[in-house]
Amino acid sequence: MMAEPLPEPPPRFGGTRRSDPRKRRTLNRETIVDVALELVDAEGLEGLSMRRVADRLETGPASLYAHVANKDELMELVYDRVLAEVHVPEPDKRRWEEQLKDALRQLYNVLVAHRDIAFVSMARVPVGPNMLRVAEGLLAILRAGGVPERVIALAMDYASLAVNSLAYEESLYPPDATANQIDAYYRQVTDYFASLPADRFPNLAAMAGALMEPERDERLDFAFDVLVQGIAALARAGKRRK
Amino acid sequence: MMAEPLPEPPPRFGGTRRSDPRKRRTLNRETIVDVALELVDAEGLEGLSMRRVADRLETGPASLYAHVANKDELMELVYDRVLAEVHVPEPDKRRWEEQLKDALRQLYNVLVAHRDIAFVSMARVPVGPNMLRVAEGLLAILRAGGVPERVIALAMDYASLAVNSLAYEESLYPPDATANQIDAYYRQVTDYFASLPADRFPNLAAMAGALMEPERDERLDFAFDVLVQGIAALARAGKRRK
DNA sequence: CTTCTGGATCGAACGGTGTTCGTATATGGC
DNA sequence: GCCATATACGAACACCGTTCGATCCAGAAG
Repeated sequence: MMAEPLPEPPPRFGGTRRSDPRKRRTLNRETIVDVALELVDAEGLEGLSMRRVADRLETGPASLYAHVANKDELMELVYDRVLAEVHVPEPDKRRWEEQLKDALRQLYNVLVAHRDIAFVSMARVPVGPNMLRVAEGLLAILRAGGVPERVIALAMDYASLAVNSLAYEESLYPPDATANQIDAYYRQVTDYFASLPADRFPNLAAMAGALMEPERDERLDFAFDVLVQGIAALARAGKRRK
Repeated sequence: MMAEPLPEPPPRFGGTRRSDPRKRRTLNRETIVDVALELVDAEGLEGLSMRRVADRLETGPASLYAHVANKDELMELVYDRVLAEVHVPEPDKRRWEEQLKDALRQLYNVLVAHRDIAFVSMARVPVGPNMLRVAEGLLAILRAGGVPERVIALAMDYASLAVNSLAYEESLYPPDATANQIDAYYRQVTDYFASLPADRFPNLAAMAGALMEPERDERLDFAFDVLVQGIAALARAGKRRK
C-alpha cells in the first residue's frame, strides 16, 4: 500500500500546456489495462470508455492510442487479464468428465465476477497468453480422457461459446438487485404466461409456473451437464466409428 | 410495386417549418420497424440508429419516440418481426428429438439471415407475439416427447441461449467475406498455434491443425447434437427418478 | 360550425462516444 | 550535443440516444 498521494498543486501562473510534466512517461499498456478493468468491475463494459480511462490517468483519450490500437484491443487485453485468475488442474484420465465440468464452472465463475466481461469473447476470440494457457489445460484434460481429436476440436469451440454466453447472460442482472426484486420480476413473467389465451398457447399457459421455477444454480448445472454428457456421448460414438 | 416517387419540389419561398405537410400522420410503429429491419439487414445492428431510421422516414429522431419507447424496444420489435419467419411443426411424439433439432436449426437459419439480430435476445428475452408462438411450438414438441416438466423448463432456457449465441457468433463473420478469406484467416491462426513453444503448449501445438479443421456445418451439427442428446439423456434420468 | 384539447411532430440541444490530426515534447542512440 | 522517433495530447470530427418545448392538427365537445 502506498501513502495517499497529495492533491495536485495549482498550475504555474503563465498557462500550462502540460498539466504536470513530471507525470510524463508513466503511461503504458499495463496501467491502462489496470484502469480499464477497474472501470469494468465498477460499472461493467458500458462504463468503460477511452475517455474515462484517460481521465483516471489524468490525460486525454488520444494518449491511449500510442499503447493500444483501439477500444476492441483494450477490451481483449482486459479479458485476458481476467483469465489470469483461472487455474486449470493437471489432467487425471479417470476423472476427465468431472474435471472438465469443474474447469468450465471455474471459468464461468471468474467471468461472472467481472460483470459482463464475457461479452468480449463472444464478439471475437481473444487470443491472449492466458486464453492460450486455459485452452492448453482444457485440451490436456480432453486428450487424457481419450476423446477423439475431431470431437475435441468441436467440443472446445462449443464449450467456450456455452461458458461465455452463460456468463454473459448471468451478468445482465444488475449486481445490486435483491433476490426479492428478481423474484418479483419472475412472478410477473409467470403471471403473464399464465394469462395467455389457453386455446392458442395451451402449453405455455400450462407450464408458466414450471418454466420459471429453476434456480440459477440448477440452470447452470443443467447446462454443464448437457455439455459434458453430450461430449462424452459423442466421444463414445466417435471411438466406435474408428 | 409502386412507381418511383418524384423528387421533392423546392420549398415555398417564405421558409418551411414542415418539410412537406402532406406527409404528416404517416408515422407508425410498423413502418418504423420495417425501416429498422432494412437497416439491420443491410449493415447489421451497428448500422441501426434512431437517426438513420428517422432519416429514411424523412423526419427527425425525436419523432420516433412517440411510437417507440427507446432503441432497445425498437430492437426487440425488430427481433420479433424476424421470428415471424419461423415455422414450428406439429408435434409427432415418435420423432421429438429430430423435430426439436430441426426447429432449432430453422430458428438458427432465420436469425443468421438477418445479420447479428440474435444479439438482441442475448441481452434480454424479448417477449413478443412471435417469440411466444415459437416457444409454444417448442414446448409442444418436448411435451409430446414425454420429457419431464423440470427438464423442459431447463431445456428451453438453454436451447434458446445456445441457438442465439451460435447465431450471433456466426453473424460476426462479415457476410461479404469469401471462403478464401476465411480460410486464410484460419490458416493464420493454425500457424500461430503450431508455432507456440511445444514445451509450454504441447497440446495446443499438436492439435493446431485439428482445431481449425471442422467446417461451419459440422460445428453446428455437433452443437445441436450435444444439445438434443444431452436433453434426451437427462429426460431419461428424470423419468427414472420419478 | 366553432372551440378545445391531447396526441403527434420535430428543430434544437445536451452530454456523451470512438477515433484522427497535427503539433509539441522528451528521451535513447549516435 | 544533436537528432530521429516514439510518446503525449488539445482540438476537432462525425457520430450516438435521448429530452425539451414549441407547434400543429384531427377529432371530440359544445
